[in-house]
Amino acid sequence: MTDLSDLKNELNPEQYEAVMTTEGAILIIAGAGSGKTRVITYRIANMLNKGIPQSAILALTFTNKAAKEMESRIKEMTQKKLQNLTVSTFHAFGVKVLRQDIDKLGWRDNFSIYDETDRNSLIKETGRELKYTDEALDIYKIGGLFSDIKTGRKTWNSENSMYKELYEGYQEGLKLFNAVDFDDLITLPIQLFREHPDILQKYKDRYKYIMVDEFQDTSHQQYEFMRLLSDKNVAVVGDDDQSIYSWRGADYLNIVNFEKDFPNVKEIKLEQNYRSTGTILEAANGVIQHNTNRKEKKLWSGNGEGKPIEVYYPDNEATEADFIIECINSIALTEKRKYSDFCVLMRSNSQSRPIEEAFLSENIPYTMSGGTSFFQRKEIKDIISYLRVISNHDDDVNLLRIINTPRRGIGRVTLEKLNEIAKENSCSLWDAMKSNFTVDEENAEVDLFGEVLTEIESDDFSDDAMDGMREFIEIIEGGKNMLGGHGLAKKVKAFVDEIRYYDHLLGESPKSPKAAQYKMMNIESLIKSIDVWESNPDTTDATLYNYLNRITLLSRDDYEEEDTGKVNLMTIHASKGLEFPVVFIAGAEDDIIPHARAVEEGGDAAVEEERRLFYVAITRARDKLYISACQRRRRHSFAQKDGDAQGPVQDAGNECKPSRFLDEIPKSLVQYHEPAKVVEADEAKKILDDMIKKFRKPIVPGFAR
DNA sequence: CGTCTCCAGGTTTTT
DNA sequence: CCTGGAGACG
Repeated sequence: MTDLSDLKNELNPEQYEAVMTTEGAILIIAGAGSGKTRVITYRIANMLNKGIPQSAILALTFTNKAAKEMESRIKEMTQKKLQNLTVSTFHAFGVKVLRQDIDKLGWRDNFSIYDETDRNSLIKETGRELKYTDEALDIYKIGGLFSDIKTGRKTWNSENSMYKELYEGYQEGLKLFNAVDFDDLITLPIQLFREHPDILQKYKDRYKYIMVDEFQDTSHQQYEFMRLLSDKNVAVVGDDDQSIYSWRGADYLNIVNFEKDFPNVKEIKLEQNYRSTGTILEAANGVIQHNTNRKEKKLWSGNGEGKPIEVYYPDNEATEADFIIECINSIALTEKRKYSDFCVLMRSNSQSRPIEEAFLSENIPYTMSGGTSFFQRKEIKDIISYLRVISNHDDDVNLLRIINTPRRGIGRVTLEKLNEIAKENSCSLWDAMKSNFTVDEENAEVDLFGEVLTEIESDDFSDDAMDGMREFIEIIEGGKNMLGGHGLAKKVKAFVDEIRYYDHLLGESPKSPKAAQYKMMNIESLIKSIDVWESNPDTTDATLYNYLNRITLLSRDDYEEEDTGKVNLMTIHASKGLEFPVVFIAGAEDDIIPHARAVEEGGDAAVEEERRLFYVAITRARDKLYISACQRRRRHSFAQKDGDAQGPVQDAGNECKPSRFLDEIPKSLVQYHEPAKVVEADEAKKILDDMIKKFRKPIVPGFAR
């Protein structure tokens, strides 16, 4: 265990105070790079050292990444097993609470958690039933509205009341299917605590010390959740300048509320930056100063001035990618840096493609964190849907996804009929389906994939449909039996074989078996992740339920093994809390950052948030920062395979302007990368290539390339 | 009644 | 490229 006796020398006075103040309410305003993680880690270590039991501590974070990071740092520092320490995201903690007591609210404990996609299909389905016309159904917008309603950000008014019925239908659907959505993971525990003070008390008795990281990103609901749980020892850590989730309900004014709700708050400001060079910090300050509504802070650095910030205006996104790679390669060589010292930041995931392609073609190892979540991939969702239906038969949304995947003769008409039955009886599709069969209970135990279902005579369904339904029921019930107990990974693998999913994939894309293989590979890595999870000694109860509960809240970062030696590629949002020696901000163009859509919808407030994003991006860098802004960019750059230009020239993309935030960086800190140079280099290369061609031709005709 | 094929659109950030 | 939807086909 690290020696804590020397804390005073290891920490600056403010940090020291934050670490030592374990009792009462404390608000730590931690500027970027001010050693926040260090303080949190030391603080918890200190608490454990003082004899506060692990089980009394609850640390809530916003992302899984942060939770994991915090836990591993504490582990490393204390060298203790942390079996009883709770470090968790708000959502994951909500799941934990619900798993215990959701029955009090009318759900069963094998509830499914619906992600956005699931939610949207439920809305769509409900809308169809309620006969909303297609034009009125902008699912994307409605999904957002429902979330706002549920979390109290919006109320019904004349403008949106037309969706009220749909909302109610949606809610009924959730309950009927024994499912909850992401928002429910916070709102339902709150409801539970309100309606059952005894349950709340149980938690209050246990968690005497609560800590919330990234406090500026908590929503009202999350704040309320925390407030209910907390007794008197509450530490919140945050930085209003890094609040970048207001679009999801985050409100840094919670900081103000906190001071109101908890008397005698001790406020500590950490303003010394240990991370970045003076240049980088000054640039960051220059940018963030333009925001009007912020707590005044004066971040300062004892580090040297460092190297200038390099700004480059490449022609297009391909040139940008080349530029990044060139820099990485040259710095890696001259400064003996590992690839993992580099990070490329983007505003949106869609920017990653050209960069990834360039990395691939140059054989530079990279990891992309975030991105379209692994669990959003179709093939993964399919398998997960099977597992979900196995664990919760009433989960209609997931059932619909797989009932005819692979094909088993259950089409639109059959489903409509089933739906009819389900509606009449207020039951799930599963029950509707089951009502066409009687089960031979005696044989059921013995022969799970055999003939245990007897059809009830029915004119409603064709023989094919009946066969399909029987097959499906048997698969699910067989799966249920098969997937109980331990050795989940192996069993899932067997199950995937059982349903012949690979054949299905091959059938889906007959022209490219490669695509099918790739998808199968993803499934293998899903299975691998199950294996990793269940063989982890920290996993106490490796059941299918627990696995499913967990994964909906994960992105793929959370199970990929630590990547060393790879360039990091991620969105700015995903980079929060991280730092890297060399950082690239790609696509620093107006309309990307600030994002056009954000500005359009949110006006000035949105610009301020985008500025904070830019600030977060800048402050990830320790030594060197590169910023690039393309002069032209293709919006959806995927087409264009064969390089030969025969198509119309408009393919060059739209013209772009450099981000307005670039102007907010003091010029004296910036060094412009000469675009001309690169053009020259290109031309030089062309000339050289021509020369080589000319030179070679006569000598070895046919071999010139 | 189910499946196959062709077509359009791609939606900012994440739990 | 990838997905989801509409409409034709058998």
